[in-house]
Amino acid sequence: MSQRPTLRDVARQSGVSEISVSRVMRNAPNISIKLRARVEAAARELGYTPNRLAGGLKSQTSGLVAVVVPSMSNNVFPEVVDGIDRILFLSSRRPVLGLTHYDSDREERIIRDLLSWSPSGIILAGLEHSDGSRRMLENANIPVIEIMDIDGTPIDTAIGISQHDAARAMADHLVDRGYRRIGYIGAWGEAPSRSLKRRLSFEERLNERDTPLVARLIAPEASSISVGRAACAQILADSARLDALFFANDDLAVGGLLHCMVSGIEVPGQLALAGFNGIDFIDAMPQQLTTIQTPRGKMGEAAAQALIDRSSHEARQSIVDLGFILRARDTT
Amino acid sequence: MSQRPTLRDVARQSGVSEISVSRVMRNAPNISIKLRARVEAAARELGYTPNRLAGGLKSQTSGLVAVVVPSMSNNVFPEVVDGIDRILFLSSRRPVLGLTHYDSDREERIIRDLLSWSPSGIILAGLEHSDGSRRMLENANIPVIEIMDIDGTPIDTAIGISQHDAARAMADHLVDRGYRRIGYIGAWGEAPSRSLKRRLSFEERLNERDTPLVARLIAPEASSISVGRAACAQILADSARLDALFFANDDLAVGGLLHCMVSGIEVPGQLALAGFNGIDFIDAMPQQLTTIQTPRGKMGEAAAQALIDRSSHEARQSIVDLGFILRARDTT
DNA sequence: TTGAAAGCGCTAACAC
DNA sequence: GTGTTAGCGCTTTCAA
Repeated sequence: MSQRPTLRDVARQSGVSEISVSRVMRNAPNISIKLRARVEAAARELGYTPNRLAGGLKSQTSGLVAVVVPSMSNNVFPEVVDGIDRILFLSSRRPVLGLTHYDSDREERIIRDLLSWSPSGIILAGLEHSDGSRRMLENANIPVIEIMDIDGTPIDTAIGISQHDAARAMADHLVDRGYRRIGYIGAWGEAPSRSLKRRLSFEERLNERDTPLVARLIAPEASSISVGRAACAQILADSARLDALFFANDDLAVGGLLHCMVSGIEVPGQLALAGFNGIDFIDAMPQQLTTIQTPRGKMGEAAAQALIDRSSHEARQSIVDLGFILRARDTT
Repeated sequence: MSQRPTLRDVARQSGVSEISVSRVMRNAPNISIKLRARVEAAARELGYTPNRLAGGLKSQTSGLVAVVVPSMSNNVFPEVVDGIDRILFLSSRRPVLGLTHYDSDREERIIRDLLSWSPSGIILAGLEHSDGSRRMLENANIPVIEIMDIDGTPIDTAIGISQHDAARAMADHLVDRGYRRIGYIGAWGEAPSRSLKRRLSFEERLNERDTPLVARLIAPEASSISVGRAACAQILADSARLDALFFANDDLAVGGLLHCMVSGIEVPGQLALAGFNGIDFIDAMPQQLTTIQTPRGKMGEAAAQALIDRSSHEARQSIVDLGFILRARDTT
């Protein structure tokens, strides 16, 4: 089996210099049609594909985009990654993945690791990072796009929604609907900083509205429908007479809804339920869950696009609020 | 802001040659403890991180692992990717992602693209690829791990389950339970070749058992709970007196279950339901769905491990059957 | 156990 | 519009 052909092979084959081949392959300007045709023919004939490692080494930018998110076994980040990929695909950039599992030491190690491939930019979830991580990102001299959350100071660009505003909107919604004995259910031990932020803003707003939170249950396990179902059963057993429950996400909330269905608790008559995220499958439930719709795919797309734009222009420190929608439906 | 330090800087700082630093960084054998200590101190002081582009260019292997899957907005591939990442993390390899959206032209383009970064190996879903894709993979001279499906001829190594056996097992299960008027519901227009394979094997087995399929509905849209719910309603309206339904996946099946709950159809008394995959959230439903449990995380882990092992050893053409479990539960 | 030389495949910078 | 030169940062020989 022959070696993979190089620029040099194409140059020989087509009788031009290597740099000319390089220019054709990169669609550089000022190339005669004739030369382009000749080179392209030779490249096709040899089955040439550029070596991006070599190109990246020389040009200091690899076309790889580091993507650092907590996890894939979760309904939100896969959609974000889908969005990122959709945009990167258009410019032959590719995402390199790193999963932190909500562990900031691991995040730091992953960032260091990913930077060693000289990525053209990095997209990461959240605004909270270890000092070491921040330092690396600031010194990396590439676009740094922080996604999901915009309540804070981005290293470079933040794209997402205000978790703070979203939580307050839900608090207002529940109080406006007349609920007075409101509880909250979370999971993961609140490792995802965004869910913690949401709960605090939610409680804060409830206080402002003179309707303080009545009960709170943060499950230690990873968030899931089953966990939501069990947590809902438990919080109702512990603290009687709740009239509404806000869940850290839709998975938990669907669990709550199932608990109510099975236990004959009337929703929202006896108990109102609200989730967060607006994942697809809640639409299929017998009752339409009230939730906050977040633009996950769009966050990915916008992040990738910002990264690409940033590579040429030179803006800094921008914050892009993609907004959320409170979908008030059957369960409140 | 200073430039990123290079091997040369570390070499100067510690008063040794570049190659010695290189050896220390890579944990090469035959390094004196003293030299190692000196180099490591200098590297730490300078905040040195290797440039993997340069290393990869020279050594012809980048430490990147190409991962080519259909989609992330789906319950199965994110778990596979999670598994891959878990293993790759241990050896500082990183996955570079490409999403095909079940389009083999796009897959070919993505494979070409990813190969241009000289990945250390490639993991891709399924055994069906375009001729161009196969040729590239055969010539790439790196480990090629095909996952999910093992019914066919792998390019190099296949790791997954027999879709054929799984479908037959479900057919047997339904017939053994006494169901005689069995229907099938799919989605995506059966673009995922695996679901097509499953249906064919399912029908084949039903014929062998003298219980041919009574009705079949393949929705054109992407698979989801809502689609399953609608499809279930429709197939029951079209073809009266079905007593069991096998769905291409759990999402669809849960949709079916919801339809039955809402329409007052007794499960499994009036209609039995079975899914495929064994995704987490079916455990939270009021009735436990009968399904085929597939080892998705394990497939990812095994694929990554095989890729790493293959990089040193030299086996070829192996097939690893990870097996499935038929979980017969409440709905059949 | 350590080092010197050469070069992986490409592109930036500068000619012409 | 095209070519020459140099070198990105590392690792693979090969030698000591």
